[in-house]
Amino acid sequence: MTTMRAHPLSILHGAEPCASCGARSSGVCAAIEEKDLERLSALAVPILVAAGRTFITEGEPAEHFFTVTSGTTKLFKLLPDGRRQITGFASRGTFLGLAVSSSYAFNAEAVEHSQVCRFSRTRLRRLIEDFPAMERRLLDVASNELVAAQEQMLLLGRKTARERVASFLLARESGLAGWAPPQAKGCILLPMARTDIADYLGLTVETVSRTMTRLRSERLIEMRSPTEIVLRNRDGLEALAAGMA
Amino acid sequence: MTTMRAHPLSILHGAEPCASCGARSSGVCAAIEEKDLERLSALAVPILVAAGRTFITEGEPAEHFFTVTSGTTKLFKLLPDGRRQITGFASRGTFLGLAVSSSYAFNAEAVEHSQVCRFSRTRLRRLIEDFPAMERRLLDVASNELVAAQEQMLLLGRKTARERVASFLLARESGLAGWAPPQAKGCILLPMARTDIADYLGLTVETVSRTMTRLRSERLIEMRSPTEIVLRNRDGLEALAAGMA
DNA sequence: CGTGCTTTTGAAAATCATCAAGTATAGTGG
DNA sequence: CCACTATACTTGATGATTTTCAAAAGCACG
Repeated sequence: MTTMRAHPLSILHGAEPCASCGARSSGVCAAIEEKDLERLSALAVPILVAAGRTFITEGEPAEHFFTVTSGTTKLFKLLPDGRRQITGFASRGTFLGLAVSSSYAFNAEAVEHSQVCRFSRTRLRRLIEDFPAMERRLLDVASNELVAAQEQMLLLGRKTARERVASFLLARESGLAGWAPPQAKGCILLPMARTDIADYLGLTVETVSRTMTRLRSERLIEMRSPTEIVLRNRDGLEALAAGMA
Repeated sequence: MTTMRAHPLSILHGAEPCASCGARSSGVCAAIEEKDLERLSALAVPILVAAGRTFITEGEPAEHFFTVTSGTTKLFKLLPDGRRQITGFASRGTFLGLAVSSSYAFNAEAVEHSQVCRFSRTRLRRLIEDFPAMERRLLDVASNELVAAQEQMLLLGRKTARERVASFLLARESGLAGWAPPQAKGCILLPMARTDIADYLGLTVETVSRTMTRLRSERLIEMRSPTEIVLRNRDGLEALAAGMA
């Protein structure tokens, strides 16, 4: 069980983190205008998180907000016996820590070496009061996540293993849409392990593996490597994901 | 498949809906102070929704927000072949319609005769601009729902049938906590049908029924009627729901 | 007092999980 | 640089929880 204390691997020393931030234009920070960027920068603490490191632990006092500026992280909840449900993957531009209560309701761990920006909850709240646009932005973020969560509930509650995997692959592709690395269209990278995919889809590793093998044998996908997937028959996958197969 | 058009059964004619509203103190409307209540009232359109009536349809233009002021409603998503996932039950005080996009991402239907308040999206937005407290309140609502959604993902992805039913019953009880009808502590009412419970827990009706029968035979619960349940062994249920059984 | 719906119960079937082992991949140290 | 070890992924056989199919029992309503 991964219940290690959350603590940063290292803290970057940079003068103006926000201005040059890769996530500047996406996410919540986009609500801040150029001229006010300095105030935001003053609050932001850039942190490098090594792969596998937990940086938010369920139940601990929620003292910070985070935004992911590079890499991939996973958010998850645990049952006492170790069963795990990954509730989402967060990559560049994603805002974390919207929990209302005084303690976090989930864990967050880096899938690969990632960079996150840490904000003191109390100090950011003060900043938010000065920038109503940011609060609206936060509401948008929360609303979007709510919609995604409902979609995921449909997947977990009612879709078959094949449908889940197909949905996942398609979501991965469209998720990359905006700022994807220079790759052939239809080719996606899966930074997370099969176990993570399984825990995200409510399946076992074996079922995920078998299902992907089957999708490959049906020419719906191609597997260049375990982490590099090509969507070969997008229409077929979409029909599957929508539950029409 | 319940894909009937959303339309109100009838519109109540009352002078000051908000002041006398049962949900006044809970939910989003609590953000409005006494003196500004009139402005809110002017926007609120109270609507009676008959049991089984759909009042929000997925994909339709999201022109309104709603708050449930009495009764119980269910929110759900559908797959083309009719599979259904209920993402939540909304009763007194619950705010609906947080979808960001221009169209609803879910359906809402009354479980029992219910009253809801309808607000024009655009007009309410203007009101919100004048009352920052309301926006903060909306963010709180969204955050809370997000936490609940993550908990439900854990349930749907990783819990067994018994654990799901136990979790559901406990959530029902604590949900009623504040404004429960004058009932013996530990006794809960289930206004929704077994099918609804099944579609909420990602199970079939038969499994829900069997599971409840088993919980009864194990003296964890008592069933006065299909809709009236007594939690007989709360500790046992909580251990079960937490996955420790 | 039927008629229709909801709930419950039973038996068979199926999907997915578990257990087990083999293969591939990556990282490590000699 | 290569062998070695650890980890991740894949594949196979078996099994169990849950679904599906089927029907009886309970209730509500006309």
